[in-house]
Amino acid sequence: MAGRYHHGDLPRALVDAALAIIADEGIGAMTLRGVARRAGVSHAAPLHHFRDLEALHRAIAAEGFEKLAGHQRAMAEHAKGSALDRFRAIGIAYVDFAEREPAYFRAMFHPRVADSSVDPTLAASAGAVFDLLLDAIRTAQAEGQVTADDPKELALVAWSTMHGLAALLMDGQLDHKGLLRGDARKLAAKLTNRLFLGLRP
Amino acid sequence: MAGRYHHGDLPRALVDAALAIIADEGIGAMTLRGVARRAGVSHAAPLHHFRDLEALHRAIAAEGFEKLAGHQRAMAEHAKGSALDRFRAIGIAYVDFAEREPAYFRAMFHPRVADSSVDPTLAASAGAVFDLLLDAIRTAQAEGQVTADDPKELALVAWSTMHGLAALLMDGQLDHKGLLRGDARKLAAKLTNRLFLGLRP
DNA sequence: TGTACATCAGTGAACGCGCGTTCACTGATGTAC
DNA sequence: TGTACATCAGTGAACGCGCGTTCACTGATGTAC
Repeated sequence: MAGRYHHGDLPRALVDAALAIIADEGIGAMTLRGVARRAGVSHAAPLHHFRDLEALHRAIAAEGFEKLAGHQRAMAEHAKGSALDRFRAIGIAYVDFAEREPAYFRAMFHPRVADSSVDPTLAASAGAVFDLLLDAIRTAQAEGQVTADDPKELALVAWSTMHGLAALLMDGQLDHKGLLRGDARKLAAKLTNRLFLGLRP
Repeated sequence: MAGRYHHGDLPRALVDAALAIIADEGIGAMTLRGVARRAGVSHAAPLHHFRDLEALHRAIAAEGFEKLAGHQRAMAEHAKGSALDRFRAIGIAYVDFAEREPAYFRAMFHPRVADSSVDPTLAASAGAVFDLLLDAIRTAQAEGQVTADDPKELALVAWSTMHGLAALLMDGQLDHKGLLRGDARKLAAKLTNRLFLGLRP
């Protein structure tokens, strides 16, 4: 593998290099040249696979949404309880993902890729995450565990709460306020608990 | 005023120029040279007032937290109802501020200024916003309108929900999901409504 | 009130650096026959 | 199975640009006497 002229899977290596840069130096330090350097390839090589930095960034974001959905499905399956338990597991998985994969998370919600309408793959990946939440709510409603109000509105409440916690955690806003007792997952569990009290039928 | 060699209040002008750049081209486009250009001053002039871009950025963030607190106090006062009403007004004001002053909001929660411990002014401004929320919760608890659980935990739930909604709105995540019916303030009102159902005694 | 002097605030030229982009190139891979 | 050829993937030099930083400078302001 090593020493080959052709890389084998340069797109993969570029995505990984970009994630390493985001994790180490922040997303502001992500440049095409820097990514190429980290992947051990000449600076012009990435252009054969990604037209510009935004294209690479969109690919990372789409992959991030897919991984998030996978993580949520896995944790929901593992929960194995009622529809409400699975709903809750999805919320906790969201925060857990943000903490485990901060580089992906930052990439996913960066302004540069905010307009996902220009990229069908990205739009689909992001949409799938929301649909997962929506389905969980509808199932919980069908089982009478959640109020029968507009499921989209309930999804927005749940999403906002989990996204807000994840964002505050990642931006270090909770570090100096005595709020960060225990790990993020426990904190998320507390929040979903509280949240669900407001979603009772 | 115009034509003078000395500017009069260059720090003020630099902050305003930076905010204009953030609003027009995004926070990634904020550079010391660009800010100086926009303020109509030579590129080395800002160094007499801000040691580097981070110092300017921190000043903007601190000012943003102060303005947010002011907006929240004003809306809480205007609410004039029960302690719960004032609590709710504080939450709605948070989202309202993010929508009215996106440039400040982006600056306030940017990773570059995340570690507020290095800047006492910034730390105090950010802390005051959280204290405002905490006080509102304690008052509502004293009046028996909110459950007597740990007020810091309740504050975190409320903050996460409002911050999450604000962040999702600003990142354009709600634009293509049929969630953005009506304005942000109405949306925030709906969310606080739902949130408070979970905070009942 | 006036003068001398120190300090402050902004200028403009210069520097080195990393960036994106372009280009002709070359080695590796895939395909037609 | 072998050969010829087209396409693909990565190289390395070159370019212009905007950036932060440094520097000697000069005009404006404040203060001591």
